[in-house]
Amino acid sequence: MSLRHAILAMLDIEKGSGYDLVKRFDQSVSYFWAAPYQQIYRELQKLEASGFLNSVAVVQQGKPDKKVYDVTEGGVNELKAWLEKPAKAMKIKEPLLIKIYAGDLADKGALLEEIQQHKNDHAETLLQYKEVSQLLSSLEEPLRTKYFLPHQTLKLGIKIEESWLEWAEEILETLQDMA
Amino acid sequence: MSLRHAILAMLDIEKGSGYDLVKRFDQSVSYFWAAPYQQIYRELQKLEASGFLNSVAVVQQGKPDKKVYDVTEGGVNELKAWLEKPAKAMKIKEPLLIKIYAGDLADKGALLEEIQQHKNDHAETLLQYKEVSQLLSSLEEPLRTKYFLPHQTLKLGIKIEESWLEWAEEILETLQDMA
DNA sequence: AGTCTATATTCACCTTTATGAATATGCAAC
DNA sequence: GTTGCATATTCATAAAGGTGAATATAGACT
Repeated sequence: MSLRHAILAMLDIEKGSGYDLVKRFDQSVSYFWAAPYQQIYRELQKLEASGFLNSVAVVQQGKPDKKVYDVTEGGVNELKAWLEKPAKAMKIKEPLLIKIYAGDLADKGALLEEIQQHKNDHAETLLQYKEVSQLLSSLEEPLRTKYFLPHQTLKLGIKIEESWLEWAEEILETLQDMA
Repeated sequence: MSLRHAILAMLDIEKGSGYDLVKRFDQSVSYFWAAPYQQIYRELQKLEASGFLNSVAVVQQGKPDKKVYDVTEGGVNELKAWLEKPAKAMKIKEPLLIKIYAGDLADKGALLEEIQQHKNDHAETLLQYKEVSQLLSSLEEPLRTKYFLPHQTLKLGIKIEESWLEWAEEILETLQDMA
């Protein structure tokens, strides 16, 4: 289970509410560890129950109340212990590739359209990552140092999205030539 | 659930036993849909129970008996129906990036070593994919056409592994410069 | 007043995945 | 002869993930 450790790492860098975390996930972590908001809230509850997080209810003006979570000493230890264990290899789940794999049974036009649609989505994601990356590059100290390592992770996301787009262009061309 | 459809697609291209499928997964599909062998055997049982696969017991000499699975007409229809539904977006789970994200709490030397270890693993995977890719390129007709689309999927795997290696080299250099 | 959007969180159910353990055949090596 | 490896398959259980539904505050727009 690594979601809990991703959450601990994020809150260790900067505390926040579940809602904050969901937004932060979207901006970078979701690339290497996507999680629906329900799962994030669920893990926050579990982490608090385990004593790895504390929460403080914060009353806001113009907005509903929120619960701000912060990592406890136990939480930091848990994270450190996890960091010492070897990480498992990357896992990718890409249903579109199953479709292409089985493409002989599919409608070619529909397949091309869907690849194009996915390509557009990836292009948008890439743009978003690049914006965040630029923002992180332009930070002043000490924030720049604080976000240095998260920034490095984002760079892999950018490279992979670029690969995806490159590949999509090639396969679209190849498939169009065949038709 | 896409594993069942990956299996249907693979068996539609060429029938085989669970053991055969496990090996074929390793060679290409595992890149975009990894599954432990137990899960593949379990899905085969479920697919047969649903009438999407037939199995024939084959007695072998010098080896244990095996069950060879083949896709039924119902299985082909199931796969075709799935192909018409829009595919979900790619999901990546990369625990190593969580470690890098949280790297301020980690031992720098151990982190560098672990990145290096992962890099070696990815390099090996890349080599394996390239070998399979070359094999697919060198096929004669009609096999070449039969495996054309699976070959396209492998190409994304190769690109992503290359991106990963490129990124690993950059981050290793950056982190070593800092130390 | 009614609808829409953003903020903010929770619960319940079901599916999928992860992992360890177990069993069996037959060849080769020591 | 038993240790190890490749082949071949099954089962059980626990953890993690996916998805729909629900609830609430409050500003903005019609």
